[in-house]
Amino acid sequence: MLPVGEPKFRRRKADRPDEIVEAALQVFAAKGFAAARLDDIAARAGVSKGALYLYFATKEEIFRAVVELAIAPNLKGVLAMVAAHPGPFADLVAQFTARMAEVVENSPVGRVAKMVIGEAQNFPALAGVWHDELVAPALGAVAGAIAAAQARGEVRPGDPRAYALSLVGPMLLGAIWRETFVPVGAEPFDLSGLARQHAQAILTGMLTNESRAA
Amino acid sequence: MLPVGEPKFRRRKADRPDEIVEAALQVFAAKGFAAARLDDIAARAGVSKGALYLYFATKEEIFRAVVELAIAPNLKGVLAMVAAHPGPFADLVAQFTARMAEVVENSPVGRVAKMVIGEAQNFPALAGVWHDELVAPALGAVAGAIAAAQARGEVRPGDPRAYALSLVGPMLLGAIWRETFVPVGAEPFDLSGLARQHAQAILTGMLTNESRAA
Amino acid sequence: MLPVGEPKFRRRKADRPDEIVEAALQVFAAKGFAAARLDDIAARAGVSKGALYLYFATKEEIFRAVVELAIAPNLKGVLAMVAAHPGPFADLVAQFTARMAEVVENSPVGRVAKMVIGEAQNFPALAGVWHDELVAPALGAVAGAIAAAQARGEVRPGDPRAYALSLVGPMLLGAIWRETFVPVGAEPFDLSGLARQHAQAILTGMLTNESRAA
Amino acid sequence: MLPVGEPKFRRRKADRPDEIVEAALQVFAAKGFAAARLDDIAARAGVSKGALYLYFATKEEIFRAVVELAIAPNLKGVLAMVAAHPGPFADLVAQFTARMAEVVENSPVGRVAKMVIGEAQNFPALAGVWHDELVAPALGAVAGAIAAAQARGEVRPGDPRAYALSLVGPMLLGAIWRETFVPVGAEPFDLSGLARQHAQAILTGMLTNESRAA
DNA sequence: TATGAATGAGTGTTCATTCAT
DNA sequence: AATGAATGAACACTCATTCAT
Repeated sequence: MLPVGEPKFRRRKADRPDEIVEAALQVFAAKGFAAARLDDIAARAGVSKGALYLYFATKEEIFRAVVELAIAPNLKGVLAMVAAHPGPFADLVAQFTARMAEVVENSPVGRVAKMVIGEAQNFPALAGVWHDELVAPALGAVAGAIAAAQARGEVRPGDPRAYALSLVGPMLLGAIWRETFVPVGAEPFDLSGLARQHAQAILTGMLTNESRAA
Repeated sequence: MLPVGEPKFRRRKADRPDEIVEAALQVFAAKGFAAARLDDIAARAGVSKGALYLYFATKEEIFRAVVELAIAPNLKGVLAMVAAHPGPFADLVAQFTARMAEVVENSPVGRVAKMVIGEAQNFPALAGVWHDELVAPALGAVAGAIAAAQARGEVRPGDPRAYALSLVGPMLLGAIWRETFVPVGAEPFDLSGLARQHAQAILTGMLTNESRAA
Repeated sequence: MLPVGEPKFRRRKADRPDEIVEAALQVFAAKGFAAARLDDIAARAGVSKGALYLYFATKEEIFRAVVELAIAPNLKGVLAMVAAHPGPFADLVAQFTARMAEVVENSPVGRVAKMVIGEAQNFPALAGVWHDELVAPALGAVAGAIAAAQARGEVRPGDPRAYALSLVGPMLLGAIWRETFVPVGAEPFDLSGLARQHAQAILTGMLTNESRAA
Repeated sequence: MLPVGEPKFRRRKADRPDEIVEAALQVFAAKGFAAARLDDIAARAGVSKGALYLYFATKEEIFRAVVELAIAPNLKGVLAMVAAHPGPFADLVAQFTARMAEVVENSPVGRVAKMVIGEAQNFPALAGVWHDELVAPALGAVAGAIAAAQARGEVRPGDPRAYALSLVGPMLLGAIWRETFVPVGAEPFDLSGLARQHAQAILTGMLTNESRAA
């Protein structure tokens, strides 16, 4: 009952960066990098504009932190799952696509991905981070699992990276669709249903006759 | 004493808007909407900055014209092909994916698409145009062809729109990959090869046993 | 009688840079480089802040233009006088000091010099310009004339550059005095009188007995 | 459980202001007033930025303290020497110029002087302090000694203040030269040599024929 | 039709100063 | 006495848009 009114200074250094990055995620996702105003980020984080510079040197650094925030917790787990999976390949694909649809549906990855794509020219460093830390490892892991399945005779011959794109492309496009076109009136996709249907179709085409029979 | 013989080959004024849009396409594609400067567009079009406003009311109008320019000639033809195709479905898919890979590889559609995605929040009108005039008709046409093939018993049951996404997703993702990650060192995809391999795989999964046997 | 009221655009490109530099001279002299605000310069020049950037790329460029403005017309003439002087040395000194006092008294050289001195650390480039284009040539010319007079037996042995400083030091210090201390209540110096008295005293000390007798 | 043995050699709090002023001298001399950052001063003094405000109300107050620090110990002694000197005038001048060259060479007076000159407009109070406490007394003392020598028939008639400027000008200009132009590549002066040569020349011009003969 | 000088609102960044601890 | 997180006003520079010519 004592502390009345908002104290002017909150003194919570440890929490601030996360609060700022969280606020920045909202603003960047809503406006894109260039159109996002530091004033807005500060206001949404409940700090002054100057306070931003206690934790980040430039606007671009804040963006980078947002990207890293979106990367780290969301997809590392999926990768581990893929890497560790023993087989058969059909099971992996079913689990993987379902998990991917879930992540896309419930995390800001889609919004951040859109930002990275949109700002790639002006901030190649960000595209680089996103590629090196997320996209390339993810694609590599999936391609690796495919190659292993090919070696086991489960999957037909063909470029494993291209197969990986065949596998994940529709879900990612669904995520972009949701962020880009649904707000202007497009009919949304049911990402989980899409994932299921696509997994079944693409699997049938990828598996060898023998493993398909199994 | 009067200025004599001044214009040698004065450009037709009727050409100006197209020249401007063409220049704007380059600049927007290189920088994105917000970072593109009207000065650059004017310089590249060989006109003064003020002249831009004789033909377009705002920067956004120029962007809109660019989007429309990129849409019209490039994809309308593909749509016509799809709409008119009699069957069998397998042939259509082979033709369609090959043509799509070609368009993506040789036209600025990929770059413009990236811009639209990136600026969708700030300029929903543009995402709307892109959706209404390109994406929705295209997806509809493909879904329609799929539905027809399902009716003919060529394609398995399932949501035709989702199947359409399964069909085009990997190629579009390949286009985004090229524009976004290849410049920062990612390994490029061979879009034509990807189209072929994907078409074969997804077709196998989509076709009914009967039609597959055929 | 027709043009009533101030037109919004004046369209006098040729005159603008000079007007801006003139205004900048006032403001820089009054505040120093760092404390001068571009708004003030623009307002005093009767243009918008943006217009400044049509003619100068940065604040520092404006400063540089001011420095060059103050250098060029004021002291080049003095140098020519010194370089061309045939002798005797005593006559040269009398003319030179008088002219120098006059320039210091009636031109902004003093104020600009003070700025250059004050900002030398932060903008070494400016000190460099001032040194290379004004101070070093001037000192060199005077030292050269002294060396020539020594060769003719008119002036006693000794370092010509140091003699040059002996010659000009008091007048320059008088200029600094006027700009720095007179505004806070210091008693001013009569620069012309100072020049005369100093010239006589230092000349006596510099001349050889023979030439002094002459 | 209480904090034990925390301070080893905690600095006496009484020393703090001096440490701050000493640090400020370095920073102000290196950057000038406006460009000096309180952060830098605090860091160099080994205290927090907030601690500065325990001892000084504003940045300007710190500057004032620096000026006073630089004034007091360095030139008061010279003045005393001048005031107390019995004569002959030639001896006084020799001693005085030598001592002045030494002070200028080995103390921060030159740098602080440059700051005062550069910031005089923005902080007239400082120019006032510098004038009232240093420059005016010094000039007065020298002028007084000259007047006394004139009364004794040692020095020719003429304005004693102007003679004083003739005496000290070159050395002060040498100090400014060192701080301003040597860092940008100018050839330095040997201040002691300059002082000797100048003293001899100006003395010859100032002394009466009788005293010169002596 | 065309120019391009001019505008002025907008924004990232800095930094002296304050204050809860 | 001392800290250092936080503030907020200030300012250089940009650029879409206007308009006299």
